Amino acid sequence: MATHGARGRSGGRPTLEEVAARAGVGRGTVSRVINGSPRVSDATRAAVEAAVAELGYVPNTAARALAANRTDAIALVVPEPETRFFAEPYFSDMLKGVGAALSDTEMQLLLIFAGSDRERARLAQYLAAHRVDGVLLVSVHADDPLPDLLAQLEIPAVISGPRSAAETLPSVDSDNYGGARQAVEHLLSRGRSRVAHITGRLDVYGAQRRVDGYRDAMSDAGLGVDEGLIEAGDFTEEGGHRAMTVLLERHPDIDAVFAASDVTAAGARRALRDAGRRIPEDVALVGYDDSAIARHMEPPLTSVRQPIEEMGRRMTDLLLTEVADRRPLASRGLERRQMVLATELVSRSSS
Amino acid sequence: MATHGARGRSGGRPTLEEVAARAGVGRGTVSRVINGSPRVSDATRAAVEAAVAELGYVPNTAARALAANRTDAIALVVPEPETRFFAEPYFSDMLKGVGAALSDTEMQLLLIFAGSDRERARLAQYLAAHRVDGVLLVSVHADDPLPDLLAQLEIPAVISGPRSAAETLPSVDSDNYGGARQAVEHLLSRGRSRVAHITGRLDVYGAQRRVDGYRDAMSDAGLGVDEGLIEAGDFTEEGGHRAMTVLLERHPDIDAVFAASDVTAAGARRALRDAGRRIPEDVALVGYDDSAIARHMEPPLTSVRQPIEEMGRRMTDLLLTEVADRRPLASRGLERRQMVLATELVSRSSS
DNA sequence: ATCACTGGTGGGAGCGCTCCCACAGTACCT
DNA sequence: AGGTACTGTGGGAGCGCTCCCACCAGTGAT
Repeated sequence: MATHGARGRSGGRPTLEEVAARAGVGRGTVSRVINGSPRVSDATRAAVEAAVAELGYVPNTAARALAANRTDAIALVVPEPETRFFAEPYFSDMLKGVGAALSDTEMQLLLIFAGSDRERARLAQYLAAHRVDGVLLVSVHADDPLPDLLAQLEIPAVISGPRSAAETLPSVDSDNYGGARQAVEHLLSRGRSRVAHITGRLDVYGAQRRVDGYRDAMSDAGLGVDEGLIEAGDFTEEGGHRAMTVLLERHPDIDAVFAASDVTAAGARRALRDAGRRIPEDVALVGYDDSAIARHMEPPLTSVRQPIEEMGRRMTDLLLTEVADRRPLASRGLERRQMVLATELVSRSSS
Repeated sequence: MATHGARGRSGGRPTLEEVAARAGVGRGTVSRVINGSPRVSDATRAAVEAAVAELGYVPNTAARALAANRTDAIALVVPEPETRFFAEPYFSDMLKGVGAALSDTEMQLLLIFAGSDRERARLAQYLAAHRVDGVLLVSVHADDPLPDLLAQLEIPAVISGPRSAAETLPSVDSDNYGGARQAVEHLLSRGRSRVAHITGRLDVYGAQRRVDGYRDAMSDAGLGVDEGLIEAGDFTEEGGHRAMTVLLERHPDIDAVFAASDVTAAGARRALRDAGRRIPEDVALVGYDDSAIARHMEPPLTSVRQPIEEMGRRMTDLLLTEVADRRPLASRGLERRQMVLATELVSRSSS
């Protein structure tokens, strides 16, 4: 029963057929047992399991993938260069959540970076080859073609952070609107009233929602919305510094700032210091993300925490469901396939 | 020509057979073309390539893996929890190098964490299923059973940092011995003579080699080796602090310290400050790794830089070679399958 | 007794490739 | 002319699974 030719088999991993022979059953039965089908008698199942153990049988993934037309793998696609991925705790937390959701599954996780054009081309090729059953998409910009590609290939996908209010993909997001409100209301409750907002990149939907939250919190408090108190940032420290400088020039009497990210807040802090303003005595500062930066800032920064790990877990659960019922997502009603998780304000001495 | 049953084919990815029909050639010929075999006439090749393009053909990886008994994937196995992986720039640099080496290859990289027992069990299963053609092993401890498992499964592997002088696996390492010598010689050239050393975890071979380098540099300089100037650390900040405290007690006249890692140096720095010693006036300090910590320390830390990205690239090249000639590694002479890369001293104001 | 059913089971066919053998054609010797 | 040695090509067999159809008891209703 030699294999044909001199193919590089190293000594012989047992096959399902050999397990069947050993257990004295048919191939189909072994397949049923290893796939956990209920339509197998207890005695047979025990016999098969014994044979599996004796032979040290491990199913051949390639054969299974070929026959069943699935890969038992999903990809976490990060449309950023590795560098940013590692720099931000966001991704590490996300990964932890994804790992947790996958841990009692057969599913394998692939981590794919698509920061450069070259990497994106590889990714497209990879997806076209259907080497994954589903895709987890994080931090996707509004004009990214990736979701469309996925839809066209009919590969299930879940996105973290909808691209717009009209997002068609299933998504898991934190409550950017609510988080922003929490931040502003916190500042108001501390007796501040001239509260400025430095936004994130406004082509990111979540950044828009934070602006909305800021606006509504201000007007609900009867303070009205002074557009001059809003200045666009871009999630970077440099942007934060620049925006804060502009704001101080325009409104020297600002007594509080809500920044759309901790990094932005760090930039704002520098500008405030440059201008001789004390934190929090003269100006209170609140950031967003509750990252390591927030904890290590001088003074420690009040910040809005997003449940990132939880988001990773939820996204994964959602994706696994989609993969399991294997229908292209868009074709279904979006019922409750879009979830929003609550944020939490972590109060420190900057406010 | 319908597929049998109602298997979830979504509309029909073209198969190699269809490409063959379209190009008016046989299956074998198409296979030769897409695998870059030279034994195809130019005219035929052109015809096949045209058909591939028209049909948008992408080879089915599962079928290929099954027939050819390979997976076109290698794994980077990190025997640490995700947290440490992300905390240390080491891994991110390594990943960059690996990615670069893989970038003009069909090979896919999998990132696998094996920090917990549970994850290790999954990994073992994964490897047993032969889902990768080769494995890149980083930061493996001396008693790790993983390399043996790999050998037993006959899966090619390359290790970063040999486990001992008798390492049997192909490896790529930086010159720990030479790096340590550089550090110590640098301190001596600055006029220091009471140079202490805080070691790393001594069950890590590289840490041992650094001690060797320290010893030889001291004795070659005619200073002899005072064992009292050597104190064991464990690569952590806490360990560095503790060791430094001990050293200061034992030898209050120390005028320089070579720490086995930047993190260790950070701990040592704290202990020195606690004891009222100024850096570098009273005590000069040199670390190892040239991490972000070194650049941001107060004062900036002189450190030994390892070419991590380069190591990643070399490891990958080595592994690809091993995979390509597909013979189990141990069975071959280890010729020059173990390489050592030079380090570089980055001088800053701490020394 | 006959006729449904039901839970269990065996095994053929097929997934889309790669490998290799066979063979046609051409070229260059004897 | 016949041999030998290529290059280029077609297609059978097989990789190890899953799927599904056929079938074989039993069981209970008729």
